[in-house]
Amino acid sequence: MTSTAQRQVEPRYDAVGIDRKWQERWENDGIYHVDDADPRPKWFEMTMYPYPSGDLHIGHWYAMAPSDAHARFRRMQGYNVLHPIGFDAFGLPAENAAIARGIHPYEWTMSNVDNMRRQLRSLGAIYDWDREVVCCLPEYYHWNQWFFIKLYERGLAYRAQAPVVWCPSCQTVLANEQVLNGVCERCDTPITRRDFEQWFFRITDYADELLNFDTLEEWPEKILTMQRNWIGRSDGVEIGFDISDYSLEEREIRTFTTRIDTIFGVTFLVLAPEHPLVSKLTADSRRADVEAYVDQARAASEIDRLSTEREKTGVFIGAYARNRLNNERVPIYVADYVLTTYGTGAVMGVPAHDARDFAFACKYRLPIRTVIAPIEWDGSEPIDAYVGPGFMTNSGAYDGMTDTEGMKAIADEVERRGWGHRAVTYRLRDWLISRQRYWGTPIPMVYCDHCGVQPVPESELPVLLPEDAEFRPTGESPLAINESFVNTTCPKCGGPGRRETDTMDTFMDSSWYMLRYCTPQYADGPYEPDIASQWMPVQQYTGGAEHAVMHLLYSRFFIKSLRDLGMLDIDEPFLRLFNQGVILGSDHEKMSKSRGNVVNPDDVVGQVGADAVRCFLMFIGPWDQGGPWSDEGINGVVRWLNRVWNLTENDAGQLDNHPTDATAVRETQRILHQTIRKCYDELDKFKFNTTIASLMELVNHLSRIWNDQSVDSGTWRESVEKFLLMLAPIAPHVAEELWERTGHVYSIHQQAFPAWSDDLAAEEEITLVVQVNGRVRDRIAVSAGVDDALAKELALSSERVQAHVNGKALRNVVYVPGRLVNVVVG
RNA sequence: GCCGAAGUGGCGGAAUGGUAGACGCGCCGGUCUCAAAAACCGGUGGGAUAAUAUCCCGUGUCAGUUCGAGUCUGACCUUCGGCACCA
Repeated sequence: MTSTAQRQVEPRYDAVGIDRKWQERWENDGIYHVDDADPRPKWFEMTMYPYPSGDLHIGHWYAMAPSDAHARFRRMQGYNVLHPIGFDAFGLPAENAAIARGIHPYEWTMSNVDNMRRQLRSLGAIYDWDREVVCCLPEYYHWNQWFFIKLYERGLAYRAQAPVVWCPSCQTVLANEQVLNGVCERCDTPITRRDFEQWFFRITDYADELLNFDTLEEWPEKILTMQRNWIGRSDGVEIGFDISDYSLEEREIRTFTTRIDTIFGVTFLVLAPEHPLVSKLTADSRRADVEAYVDQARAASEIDRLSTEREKTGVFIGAYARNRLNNERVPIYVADYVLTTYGTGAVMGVPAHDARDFAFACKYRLPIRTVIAPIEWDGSEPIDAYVGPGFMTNSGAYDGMTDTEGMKAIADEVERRGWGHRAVTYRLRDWLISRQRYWGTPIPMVYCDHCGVQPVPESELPVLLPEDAEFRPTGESPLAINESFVNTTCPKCGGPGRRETDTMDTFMDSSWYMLRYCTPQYADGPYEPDIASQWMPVQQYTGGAEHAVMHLLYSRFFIKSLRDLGMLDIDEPFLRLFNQGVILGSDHEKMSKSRGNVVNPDDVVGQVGADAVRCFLMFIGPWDQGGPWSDEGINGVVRWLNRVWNLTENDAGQLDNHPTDATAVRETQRILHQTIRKCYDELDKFKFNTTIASLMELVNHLSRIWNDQSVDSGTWRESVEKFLLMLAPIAPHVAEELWERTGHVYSIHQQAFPAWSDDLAAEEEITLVVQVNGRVRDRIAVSAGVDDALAKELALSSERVQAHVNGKALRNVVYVPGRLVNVVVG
């Protein structure tokens, strides 16, 4: 908690009053109202919308204040800026509150939204509240349903029985991404599996396009890597192993491998426990063991099954398959290290060249045959799987080829003989969108005994969430026990029908909310196409890196689907992405109630005003690195804003009673223009900390010249005016107040950012650093235009340099123009 | 285990291969005050030294490239983030 004992510096102005005064005036005057018809170039900058948890955390401020400063900077650069805000208002916490405290999710959510609106206003951001989006309202989720039907009609939404991840504590199905190390991301309960009929979006159809980041302008490389890994494209070969001896319908076991060059090293095959051939191939003598193993594998909790530490287990099923390349008969095992959901659910075991197969072969004493010889291999027994490059051996006609050559040659032969084909698999799965919950968008589908699954007609949308619902922590959606919701008529035959009772994943909402911001009140569709295409795509998106994969990948997929539905003509939703870091407690630990290191922004803002908090958050360090809050540190910016206030209160006319020092005027001009240039550059790159540092340097300089009374009033007024303009994006209230007090016309936020002149910013004199053997020995003030010969001459004639040269032989003299001379002796 | 990022004063952090420590916090000294706080002025990496003269050491560790390395290269150590049987 923050205490006044630690924060001793108080604003010397009425910070809270000024915040309120200007927030009200800006709102009444509508100066942040965004006009679609404004002819200036557009700039669409968004920060990830918050979940309405009830209170605005300092972390929200850390995400939003700098992004507002950046958007304001763009505004002052002459752009028509759309920097909207909204609420990610569907989701589990509202429903948990309903279960725990008997408050309806709608009431809980909307009262939180009200409170957070008030808190967000205290930021003093340029949000246009007429564009607010709250996605739990029917005006919003109507279009989730509409999109769902469009995707369904195009075959991008489908229903399938699938083993899904289930959290026994949250009583809900989880997406793969919501599982961390086998436990529920939310409550840390070990997860289990269940089979459900679920709705999916066919994101895997877009896997390859999602791997193409070419049209993005500036995304962190880290995020691209995470998305690449998440999609996990593998190029390989699907190859069949012959089981025709068993007279089954299936003549072969299909396996997928990225190392077809190692096929002569196959000494066994492994099927996933869920593989349909397991029961068909199992020999009677092995059946009891195999069934016991499969049952145990099914029952094993996900936490065990996903652990890489766990010893590999499996059982022989008493059957063999034939490797067509060398006609060898290899035993077939069932083992749970093979996943049914990836590839073909069956793998060829090559222990010599795969770590997992190696471990398995060691345990079950299966032969290990080297087929890729390391470059300097002595023919000895391998002690571990060799996965590096080498020459093929024990591989018949392919012996002597490199692994790369062999890979191609064998794939060619496999395809020529029809034993298999080159194939691509992905780690990415289709997007499971169903949630067995109340507080989400109802999936607009109806089940009819005669007509099957039918979409609700567009004219009947939205399918409203019923207000009366009973919240019981069963496994089912509360919608399922709501008779008046469930019972409906079939849109096709008019007979009795039952509504789908699952609701949509909330990532559906965030997949297209940027489109809704363009025309938030539009009633004839999710967005007005002309206006949306004018704003889209979002040029700058900012938010936490925790959304690197799910939200950003889903949204990219969604926009591509809309494009393919002919509803948009862009490829990507967000052109530039910037991830801010995490704000920590003053103990350098993650903020948490249990640690007692949580900073409540309302308290701090109530003491020092919004601008001091904004400035301090930006001053802590680089925005993408996050950093610790500091109750002492904020003194620095409060003190600085006080000094700014003092400077503007000075009566400039007083300066004309003193003689003007031309050098001081010139220096002031130079520093002012250097500062403008620096701010321009650094605000653009989100380098708020160094922007503020250089503004502080300017203020320090202005304090000095005021004390000296060394410049004329014109120079002073110009410096103060331009300084205030640079302050405006980061400290909008104080800048506006001082703008008014210095006699300027309202509003500073409708002015242009100051321009600089390179000529005025140029240095006339520089400090020439003189080194001897790389060590600084002297500093000489010289004209900035000093030439090579003169610089070297001045350096060599320096007494201090001579003392170190000390008669030693001169080897070299290096001159770096405008910087230094290095005299090399020895 | 694999992938990625980062290690700089007491603290947060600055530094196009060219004066390491900008800016700020904290601390020390001074001015003002009966006193304190605030404010203002000055100082503040470590060491030797009477010295704000001068010199030496110093950006996780060890090598290397270079006239010159916090910055580039290689190996290692530590911390943080992501992925984790994906065949």
